[in-house]
Amino acid sequence: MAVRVRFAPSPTGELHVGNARTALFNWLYARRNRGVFVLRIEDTDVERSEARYEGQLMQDLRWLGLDWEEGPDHLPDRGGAYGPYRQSERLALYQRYARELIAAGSAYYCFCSPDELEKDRRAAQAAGRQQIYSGKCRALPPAEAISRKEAGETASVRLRVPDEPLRFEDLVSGTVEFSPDVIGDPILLRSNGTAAYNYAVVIDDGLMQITHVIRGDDHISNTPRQMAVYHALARLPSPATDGCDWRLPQFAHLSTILGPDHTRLSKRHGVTSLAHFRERGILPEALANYLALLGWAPSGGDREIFSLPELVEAFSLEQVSRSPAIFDPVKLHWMNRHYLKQSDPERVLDLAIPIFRAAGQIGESPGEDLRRWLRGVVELLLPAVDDLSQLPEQARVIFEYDAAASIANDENQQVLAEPGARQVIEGFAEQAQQDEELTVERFRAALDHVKKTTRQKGKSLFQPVRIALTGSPSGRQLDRLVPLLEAGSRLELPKPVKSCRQRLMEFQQAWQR
RNA sequence: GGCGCUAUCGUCUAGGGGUUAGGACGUGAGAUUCUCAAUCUCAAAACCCGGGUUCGAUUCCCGGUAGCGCUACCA
Repeated sequence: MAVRVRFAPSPTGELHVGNARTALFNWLYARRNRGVFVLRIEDTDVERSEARYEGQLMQDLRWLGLDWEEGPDHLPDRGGAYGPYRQSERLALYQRYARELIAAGSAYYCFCSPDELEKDRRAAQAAGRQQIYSGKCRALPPAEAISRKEAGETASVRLRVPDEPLRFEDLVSGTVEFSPDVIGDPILLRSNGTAAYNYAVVIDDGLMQITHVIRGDDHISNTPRQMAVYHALARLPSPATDGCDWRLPQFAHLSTILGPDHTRLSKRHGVTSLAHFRERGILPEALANYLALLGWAPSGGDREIFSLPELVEAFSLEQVSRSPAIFDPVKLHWMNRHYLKQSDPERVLDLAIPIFRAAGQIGESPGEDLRRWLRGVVELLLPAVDDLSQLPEQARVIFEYDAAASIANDENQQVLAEPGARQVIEGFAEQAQQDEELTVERFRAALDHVKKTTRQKGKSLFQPVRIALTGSPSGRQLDRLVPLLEAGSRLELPKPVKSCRQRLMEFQQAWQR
């Protein structure tokens, strides 16, 4: 049977790395086995679901590099025979099967009020008993239940769970067994007629012919409830089943991703939504690669860099680890630096431009000249950043120059107080300012000259020059930075880039005082 | 409280009845005749605890502990 897997997020917020990893593993499994990847939207929690998140969800998944054969954005004629793919549009289905289940005696109306149940729960807790539904309405004669219901009494529908252990083979965790008396009779339909999660998933997964349920291990304890639903459905007389046999899918429960403090990863841990990573200039291939290695490793385990196709090739559920993993932004950054270096410079530039713009360093639509220059800037600065959002900070040596401030800086003062510093700067300025533009040749010649006349070299030669030119004793290669400074000074920018000549002038003036 | 899942360097992990317990990130040191970064080289760094099984357990079993999850008319 062809593999069919699904990713079923709730549109209650931005897509989170934890969920993204679940989606990725499902996708990898589908692609590896030439199966079908289904996207289903679990929006039954009307209070928290928002339509706008659905579009963002799909955008985020695509950004990561994932695609799907069936989903809410697919027209009925383009595959998607198992739709609709929004739970909110499947209500009739849930209700129909609930009726069948009641007719078959596998489910029953429950007239207990939430308050009542809450009281029972508290009593059970106080007595140290299992906090599950007491089964109060279980024994109600069906005829009585129906007439009460028809008389307008509100009722939920509960599953009658048989008294037998529920066992399954988890593809990741191995054999898992639950006793029926820890689950009680779960709610199928709420009293407002909507489906509860543990019921809706089963109807959906069953009807959609899902063969492998790959999801977070927070669902492990829900699995027996869902199994009981499958079993009840499978016992339904065949005309009622839409040709679905309600066979149990295979389950694979993925370990949780934790934050550095060992608690479940959440917004408290800072940047965790895909949208946020995208804005920060994390490359999607870096994130996908990193996420794949969180909880999965190839056999052998000594390879780190995988493209999406390579992951598909290497992926298997057997190699998925059972223990929870801590999300490590430092390693993500290492991976991102790797991919940043590998990437086509034009692509990196395209991603960097909006970031420079947001920082106010460039204007609205950069022309060809500016683009070319910016490309040089990015190339020079790239090895120094973890992600693209750090570019503007690094680029301050180009876009900003404040002689007085750099002279006042403590670190700089130490360098400037060195015996040869003044001589170096004066000598360099004199040489460098001979021409209007400081070319690389001129720059090198000037340095050479100063080196000879002052007998300073290494740090004591370069650091004062750096401070005069950029305001900082350290930074990128000077002979690459200088031409960029000069070229930048000839471009239209929101705040003009100062030329080397101007910088030296301002510096010397400020230093006199 | 009950039930479940998990446990190898700080972190992600490989491995598996006998190994110098491997790799990667990070950290430290060194190299690279401009610093910083990058890069390269080297180094330090781990089998949660207690029982059992066994000639031999980090590996298998049991218990403990810890972390996490579920215990909803949330998903």
